[in-house]
Amino acid sequence: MATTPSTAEILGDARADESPAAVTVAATATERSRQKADRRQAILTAAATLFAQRGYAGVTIEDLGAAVGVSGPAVYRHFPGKAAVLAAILQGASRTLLDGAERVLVEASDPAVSLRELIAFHVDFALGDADVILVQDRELEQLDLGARHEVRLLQRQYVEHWVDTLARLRPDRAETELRIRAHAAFGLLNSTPHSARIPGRRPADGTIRGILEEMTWASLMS
Amino acid sequence: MATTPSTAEILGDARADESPAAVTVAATATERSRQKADRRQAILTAAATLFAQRGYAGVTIEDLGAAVGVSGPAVYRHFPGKAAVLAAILQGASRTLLDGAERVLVEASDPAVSLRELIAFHVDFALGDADVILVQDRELEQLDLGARHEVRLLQRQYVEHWVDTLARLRPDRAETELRIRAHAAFGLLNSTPHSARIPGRRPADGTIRGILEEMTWASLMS
DNA sequence: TCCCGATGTTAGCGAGCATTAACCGAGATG
DNA sequence: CATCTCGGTTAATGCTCGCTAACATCGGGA
Repeated sequence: MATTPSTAEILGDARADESPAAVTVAATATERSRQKADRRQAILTAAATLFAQRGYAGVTIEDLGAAVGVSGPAVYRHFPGKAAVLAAILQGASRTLLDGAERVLVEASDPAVSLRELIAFHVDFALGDADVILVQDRELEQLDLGARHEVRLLQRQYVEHWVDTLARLRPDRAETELRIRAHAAFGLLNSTPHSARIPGRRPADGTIRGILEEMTWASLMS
Repeated sequence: MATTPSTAEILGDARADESPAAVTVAATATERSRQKADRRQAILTAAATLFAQRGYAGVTIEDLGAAVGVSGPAVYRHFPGKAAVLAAILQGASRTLLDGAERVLVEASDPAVSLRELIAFHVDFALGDADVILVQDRELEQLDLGARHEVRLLQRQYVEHWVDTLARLRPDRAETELRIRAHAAFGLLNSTPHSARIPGRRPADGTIRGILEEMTWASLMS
């Protein structure tokens, strides 16, 4: 489904090695825990899709279980409650975004290159994990205060990286304006989940990617 | 609250004249019906705010009534049910947008002017009726099939006006690309409700308006 | 002034849903 | 092999909420 490393793979405990009999493990490596991690991850992925389609309140715990082949209260073996599932999704998304931005900024030195790669990274994420993006800016307020603050903190840091990069490119502009511009750019980039839902068949990801990158760059630097 | 003619005023039966004793009316003009229209409108406005804050499913009929000073089931005197309130909001919003676009296109002849005014109009709406915009692209799927199709139809026509205008400006581009660009532009423009929520105090509407118009133009024409 | 319909109010009713309880089989562990 | 822990199951439980019923009030046309 996704062309980029999906949030799921980045988030979960799942290790990269897939060798079935290799028991040369270091950390928690029992067969049971492996399956448990898989199921947990499956729930998160399915939940993101369902939440994106019907909204957090429109999905029951029963739905969550059914989507991964177990039924109802089994979900409580993996999450303390429905809210915790949403929290895990949102925290994972903002973590992934923040980590990605920081990786980009460590490697690139030229601010123009940084911005271009920030954009490319965000496009990748939006295209690959459309469900997560959609849930991310729809259901934040459903979180309890603690989780909400944590997600907001991560998001704020992410925005700050964009604003800093923009500030190096356009030192003439007020930080307030740059912040507005960054938010507007996110709106543009995150529009994919919405628009992808409307038409019947959409063009290749590659096409969309190019257009979105071009538009975002132009809007930020105009 | 809103600086532009709010959806509320455009939508409802409320006439523009506010003269208290002017009984020079034509249509249904009894005092009762006036008050009823006011209350209906108050419910719609309050509902938009509440839906924007907590999501459709997170708002009870009781909340809706309380927000306008009546309690609970009184809402049923104005709407057949909770879903009808949402439907009225969404249909009103898409009608307002479509009507606005058509008014712009009738008056302006030069496509560049048209686009500039389409953008300005949309910015006005997004800034003035942020709640409605937010509900609009969040809660569409909560509607029953009939209402959803109607809203989608209106939205599609609105998009079509943008695409047509863009096509006249950039006949070299495929319609598919123009459609993607239009949707991305809406994402950018509709980002205001999201970003306006995050910081403590935001700059004047005028400032934001200019930035958004500039960014949108640049992104579409890049 | 009298009566009717419109607009509210306060009690339910019934469904849906998150969560908990009680129980079960099967891998890991000794 | 006995046991214990886990991940699962199905059956409550209790609350929330949309919606309906039955009753009050009042504005306005005859």
